[in-house]
Amino acid sequence: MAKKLPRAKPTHFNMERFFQALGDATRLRLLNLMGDQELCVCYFVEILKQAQPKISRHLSYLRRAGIVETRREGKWMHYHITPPADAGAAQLLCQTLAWLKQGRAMQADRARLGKACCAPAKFVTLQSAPQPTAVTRTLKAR
Amino acid sequence: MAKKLPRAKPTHFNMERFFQALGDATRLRLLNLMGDQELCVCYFVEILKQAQPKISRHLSYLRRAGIVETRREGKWMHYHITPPADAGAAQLLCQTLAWLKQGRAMQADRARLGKACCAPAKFVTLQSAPQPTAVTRTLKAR
DNA sequence: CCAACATATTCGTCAAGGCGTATAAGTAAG
DNA sequence: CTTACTTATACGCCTTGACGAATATGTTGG
Repeated sequence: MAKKLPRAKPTHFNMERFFQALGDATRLRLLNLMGDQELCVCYFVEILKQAQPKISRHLSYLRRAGIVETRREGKWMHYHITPPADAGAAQLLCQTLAWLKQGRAMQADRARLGKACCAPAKFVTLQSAPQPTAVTRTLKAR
Repeated sequence: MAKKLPRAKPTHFNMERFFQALGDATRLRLLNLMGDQELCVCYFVEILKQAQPKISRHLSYLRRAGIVETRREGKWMHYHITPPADAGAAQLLCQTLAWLKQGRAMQADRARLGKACCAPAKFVTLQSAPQPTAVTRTLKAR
């Protein structure tokens, strides 16, 4: 009576895939924005000022690599970082996120996200978007 | 009267390039074999059982990414890991190497390298190859 | 069901990379 | 200089992935 598996998981973690997922500036910006909270796609589109299909594709890539997970809430899809199956990768990801925080461009992204969260009504694309919420099970908690 | 620069270095570290360099199984195996010692190309060829041009190309890629450096000794070219210009990247690389050590396949590679070093004469391709030597300035030393 | 909205996927195009093969470049020895 | 040896690069072929544009999917409300 096995429950329906939520997602087909590979038998063992794929290092190549993991690093390849981190080898793109847009994806690193997405991860930096997520940090320890949950964001819906429209926020990424607004903050990064990039086309929605492009954002969705990169998020999809991150999900295939086992770095992020999704939660649906009505029309909105929330993305949050999840610890990879492999412990070493999880630690590496955690450290990478800390590294990203130090970057100027990354800090600017986060600052703009802060603004958007405080006054989403000011952004046309965020009129009715749900506010980001902290993720209960953060990366560091593991 | 500037001295001839040994290598054109980018003004600031390239994160994308760094992760992309780690996003390939062959390159991870090469890094794992290097560890804290210096190896010449013929060892990589012998241990990984792969074509020499392929090995050289991957080593070249790692060098472009600022992860390894070379030292020439007569006909032989020695490769060793070098701490990336960016401190965060250096730390990440160090942790990645530690992670690699845990892998079964990686341990097997290192075991074969150990054998080859003890009796290089037994390997046709290593007849006169110089023995690997420990790198004075290791990654962890920084 | 239909319309509006948020997100995902598809398609065509293009550049980057990986590989095998062949060949070039650098070095030591005769 | 010529040869042998070690390593690097060039070439052609193929796959992957990034992009913009268009379109499909999924959800809510009327």
